[in-house]
Amino acid sequence: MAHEPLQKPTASELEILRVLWTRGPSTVREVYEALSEQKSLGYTTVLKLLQIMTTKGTVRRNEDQRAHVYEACQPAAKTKRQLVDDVLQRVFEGSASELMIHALEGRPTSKKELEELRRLLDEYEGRKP
Amino acid sequence: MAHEPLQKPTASELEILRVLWTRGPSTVREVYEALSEQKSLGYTTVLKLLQIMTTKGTVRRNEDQRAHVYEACQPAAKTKRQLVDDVLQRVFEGSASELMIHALEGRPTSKKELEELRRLLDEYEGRKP
DNA sequence: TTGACAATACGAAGAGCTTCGTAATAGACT
DNA sequence: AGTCTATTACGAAGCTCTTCGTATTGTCAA
Repeated sequence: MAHEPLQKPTASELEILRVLWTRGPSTVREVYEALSEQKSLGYTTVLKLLQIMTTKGTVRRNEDQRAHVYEACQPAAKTKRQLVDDVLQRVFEGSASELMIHALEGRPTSKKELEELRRLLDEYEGRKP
Repeated sequence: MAHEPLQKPTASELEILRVLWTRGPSTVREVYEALSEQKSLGYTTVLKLLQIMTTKGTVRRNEDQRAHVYEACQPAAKTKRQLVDDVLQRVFEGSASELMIHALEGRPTSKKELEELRRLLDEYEGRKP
């Protein structure tokens, strides 16, 4: 048990992780209710998913209370990087600018967003001169 | 037959699409040989995949010759955008800068790449003032 | 202690993806 | 025509993911 998460989370697992990232450690019921606001699904479905994720090492749980409390094993940033890296390699051969082209294209990008992106680049440029 | 591709290509389908994008219209054998350089897989596996993709409307084929010639139905850019949009929504709630943060983080990004990114932003800024 | 309720554990069905073996078919060559 | 080879067609197995129903277990109150 408690392996490192070698593989990227599946679609449903990601939905659950996002709840855990925003809510912090949560019970099955809490995750279930958070997800219920977006889509319809059964309580035991969420339970089963969390159990599977536990064996995969994606989440860990505290069993002190009757209702176990789950939390993500990896910080959100690490998993997000893993997911974006996956697309980066599989679709864009590792080229960040190629990725960016297609991310901006076809979507209305606000001026604020563009400024934020520019600020990010400045930050990176400064970090490695 | 020949439906529009509503859903995003699977992992294997993407590998095939990438071959078709770079090679242009190709026979099963050509795709098979291109993929063989990266991984080991059977000829009929590629054939089957291409047949499935045909029914899905992901690719179309010319049957004039004995060896059918396959090509992607959608331009590469459109499919790539579809794939990056999917990640953008599922992981980053649509925020391009959030995506960018995690794309750059944890990878050595060359100065050249950063310049290219900056150029992209300039281009976009100019397009919508 | 027992009944009611809430939580967990478990099994299994159904769907989609990936892979390949086998059969059928078309074309080329003798 | 008959044989060989390359190609397509098809079915099915094995796998993962998703979903849920049912059984079991724990807790609290009356």
